Amino acid sequence: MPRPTEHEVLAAVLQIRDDTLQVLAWQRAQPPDSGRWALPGGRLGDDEDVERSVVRQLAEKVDLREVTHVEQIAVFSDPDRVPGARRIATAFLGLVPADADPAVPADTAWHPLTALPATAFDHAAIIDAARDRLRAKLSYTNLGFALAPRAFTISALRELYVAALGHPVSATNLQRVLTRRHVLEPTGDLAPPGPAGGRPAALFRFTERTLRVTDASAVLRPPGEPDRGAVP
Amino acid sequence: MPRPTEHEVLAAVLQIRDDTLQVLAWQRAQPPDSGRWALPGGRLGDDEDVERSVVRQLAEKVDLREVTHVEQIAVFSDPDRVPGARRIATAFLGLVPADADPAVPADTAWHPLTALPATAFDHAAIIDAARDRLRAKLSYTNLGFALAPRAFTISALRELYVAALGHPVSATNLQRVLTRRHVLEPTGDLAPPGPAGGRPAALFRFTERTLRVTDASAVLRPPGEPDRGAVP
DNA sequence: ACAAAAGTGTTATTCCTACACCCATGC
DNA sequence: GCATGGGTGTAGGAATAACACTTTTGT
Repeated sequence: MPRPTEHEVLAAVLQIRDDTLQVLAWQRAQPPDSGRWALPGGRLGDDEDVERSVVRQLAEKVDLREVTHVEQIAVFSDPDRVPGARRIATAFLGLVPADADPAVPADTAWHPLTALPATAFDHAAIIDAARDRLRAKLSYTNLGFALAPRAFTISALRELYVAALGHPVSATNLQRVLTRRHVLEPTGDLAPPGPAGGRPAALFRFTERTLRVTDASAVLRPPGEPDRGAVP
Repeated sequence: MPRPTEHEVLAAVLQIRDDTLQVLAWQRAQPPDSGRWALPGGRLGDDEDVERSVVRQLAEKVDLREVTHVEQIAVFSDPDRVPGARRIATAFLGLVPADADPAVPADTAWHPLTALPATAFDHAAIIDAARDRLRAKLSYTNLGFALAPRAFTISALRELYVAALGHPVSATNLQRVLTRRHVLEPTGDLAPPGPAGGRPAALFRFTERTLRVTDASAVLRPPGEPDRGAVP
């Protein structure tokens, strides 16, 4: 007779706010882990799969139109990961563009990943896994579209990459690499200069807003094909 | 009152046999999907997480010492993915070296991915996802260690890569790329030539037998650092 | 000697980093 | 004019694909 088991979904929703990678969490008011911060999510419904479920549950915390990308990270299934009845979690990474400022419930707030408050259960491990996934995919896919506004200057994009990756990025090379791979294209418009002057910056956009692998790792690709990521 | 739900684990165990990528499956004797081929796996036990569970269940089908790598692929959770009580599956990729020939139960057999018989439930999608994961990781990690014998010639390794990737691979460049990245090293021994003669081939081994990223995608790495995959 | 298989040398290309230099605006 | 920020040109270097050539064996 198996122990009763629930299935939940949890989302580490990441956004770059104030040049820092932050995660959305809500503060638990009830035990267990009262006062600690938890990821949004909840029980899987009877008539939905985990992808639909996480989208539905996020709708209660943030405006859905602002979540530009959602993907499965992993299953967290330690029998003792939460006290009481067994609960298995499918963890997701969610991304929100830097220019969005979704209204969130009163018990909910953004926290920099570098200064996380006490987290509930195993949610810190989920956040780490989500951050690692984001960093990896920023480098070999066009996933930046999910962090950036619809239009942006190269230096704004550079700051997003620096915040997400945690290491310096050259604006010069960022622009050239991403345009060569047809990930970025100029909109034709210019951004006004700041108060101190300076040349007005050109605005760019991502050519696609769905995930695509752009750097199909050089080593073992079929012979005779260039490296560009499948240009249609 | 939520619908009762079980959690199962399923493994797409892949091996290269006869220069072809094959998957281990067993033929169902009972409905539903009687006669169709299913992936090994089963219900998650009360005192184990999904990783331990898949290892335990594989022990019933193949000798565990032969499974050199296991990793989570994704959760499959469509409410109607199997008839009857709801069942959520965590899918895994498992790999067995080409020189192993594990004893398997009578209802169990290997099948080339290119000529799969009728599969049960959504298992074909799981097999596809596992194959895609294998192909991707072969290119940017040292995952080849899990497909290859402990020692091998470069041309044997080349055939493994061809079978797994499905496109031609140059033995010359394969050797140079993998040794430059310190993924491969010579054992110092030689393999005897075949019946038709020919120069005896040097034997190589993988320097590590745990997963490591060897090509940390060039674009956005920190400045001033070479591309080698974190050589210890 | 000749065929077969393995391995090395070499060249051309592609892609990237780094850095110097030029451009456009506010004050 | 000059400070400030944006963008381009270009040289050097690293990694790889392609292919010719050499080495070592069996018959």
